[in-house]
Amino acid sequence: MIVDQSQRPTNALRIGEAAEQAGVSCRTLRYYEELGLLVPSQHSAGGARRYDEADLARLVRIRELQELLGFDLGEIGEILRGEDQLADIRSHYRDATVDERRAMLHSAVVINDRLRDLVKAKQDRLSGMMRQLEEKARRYRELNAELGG
Amino acid sequence: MIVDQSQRPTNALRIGEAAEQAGVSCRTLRYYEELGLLVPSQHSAGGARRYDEADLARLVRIRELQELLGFDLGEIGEILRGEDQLADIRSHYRDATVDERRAMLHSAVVINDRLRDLVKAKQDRLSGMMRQLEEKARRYRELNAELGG
DNA sequence: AGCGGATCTCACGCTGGCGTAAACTTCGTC
DNA sequence: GACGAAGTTTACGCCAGCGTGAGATCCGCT
Repeated sequence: MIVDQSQRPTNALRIGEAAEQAGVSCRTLRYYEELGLLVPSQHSAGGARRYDEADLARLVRIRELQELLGFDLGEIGEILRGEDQLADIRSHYRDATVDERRAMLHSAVVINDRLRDLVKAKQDRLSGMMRQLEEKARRYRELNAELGG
Repeated sequence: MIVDQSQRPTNALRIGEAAEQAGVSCRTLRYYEELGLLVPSQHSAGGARRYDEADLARLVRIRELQELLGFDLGEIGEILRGEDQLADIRSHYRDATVDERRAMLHSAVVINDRLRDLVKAKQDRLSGMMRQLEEKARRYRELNAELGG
């Protein structure tokens, strides 16, 4: 009796499934891989891409940075690489010197701060926009009242 | 003694000045005009574009729709045209039938609702993103404490 | 009226972010 | 083991959103 060790859907998705989940095309996923943004962590025996949960989360992250914050794919690459390095630190924690850890942690913090500032700026601008839209909605209701009366 | 009646900067900006204010290029302004998005309301005697405050506000609006909400210039055109029609109603108020007014007001309200939903959706996604970033910042502080200790 | 800098109108160029066709292989089900 | 659906690589196509001259014209200041 052999333990299940093989190619069952190990909960890893095929490219088409992953694409559908994230609302993008297969071409887009292959393109992201070409750019080094999202390399699937698994492959089938025949070489087909398999995306696990972490891959999917990364994909969602990419889309957020792209759609919500308006970064281009090059900038997104830089951000992700910075974060990946920090993840490396944690895994090779004992191999890195204290200075290395400090340096990478610092750069991660810098990126984090930048992103938070950007998000906050967007939030503020969106709030302003929302106020304007509500103001307009109010005037529309007035106009409507005029027409009604 | 003649009253100032002529081409003094009437507070209207030249294309380069308007472009700088909005943080775009002259080419961009000319392109927007080509698409019918932003036609300067004045021109110099020689035919040079002059942008007044309303033009500038419209430009800012265009950029917000583009950068904050991610519309392409075609969609932005539709939105602005809808709003322009409503402005027309108000000025030719007596020329429009009640039904026409109702119809245009309704379509303006529809657009307004759509935009508000979109803004709200973006706000929610940004809030979620902000939470994640703050969570990360917290972990970074922990890591830093470990390194410090 | 003349001069430097800003604008004007073509019109072609370019990059990012994929779409898409072609020809071939792999998957998994019967 | 065969067959249709899905996946793979390669490579060219495409559109939005401007960038960038080129060459003529205009602005406004002396």
